[in-house]
Amino acid sequence: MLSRTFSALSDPTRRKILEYLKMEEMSAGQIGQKFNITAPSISHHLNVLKQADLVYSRRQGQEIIYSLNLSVFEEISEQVMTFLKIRSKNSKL
Amino acid sequence: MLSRTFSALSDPTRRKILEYLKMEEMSAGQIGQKFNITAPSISHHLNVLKQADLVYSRRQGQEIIYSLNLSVFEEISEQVMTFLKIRSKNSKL
DNA sequence: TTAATATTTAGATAACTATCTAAATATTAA
DNA sequence: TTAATATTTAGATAGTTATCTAAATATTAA
Repeated sequence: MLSRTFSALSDPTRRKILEYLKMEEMSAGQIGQKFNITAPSISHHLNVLKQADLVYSRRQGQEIIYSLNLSVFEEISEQVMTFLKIRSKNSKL
Repeated sequence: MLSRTFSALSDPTRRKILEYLKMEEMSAGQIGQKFNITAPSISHHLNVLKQADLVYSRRQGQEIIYSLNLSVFEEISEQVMTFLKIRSKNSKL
């Protein structure tokens, strides 16, 4: 499960998409305009983020709106942070 | 830079190695004994972790001892956590 | 110096992935 | 119902990666 999360986060395009979605939800097309890659490639990245439970999508007319899957995003963040925590005397984490 | 970190963390074998190294430093051979894969494969994973600055290595006689690169590990953890933080009214992060 | 031990490097292979173009699907507008 | 718009799916390709076996390197012991 963490593998899928880290794997999804390992691509810079996907991290940028998440940064945009942190600010506001956007349609696939709007997201695509921010990048220099084709619509199918964006679609692929959005799918990876969805499989990783990081984003949520809904159809709104012709568009498909993507948004951060807030609850799961937080839950996953917790897991990641827990993993990264070091249980040592010297650590500040 | 974050790409390299997330990429390194996306493999379960590497995450397990890090969990072991959180407890105590270990030689490549000792680490290898914990897994069912060949020494060269372990060596490969250790190299990926090194490239990502997550671990440190030193030779001690015939062995090469691996340990968490604590300072960089913490620094990188901070970056990851910062990335994962959501700046929203609803968020607890 | 030769043999044994520990680890890495080289080279091969199979699986995965980011990207593309072309085609398919879904919705809205004419 | 036909055309236009938005997005995804299919299929291809090039690059990356996790794994293996075999060979090379480094250190210690005999």
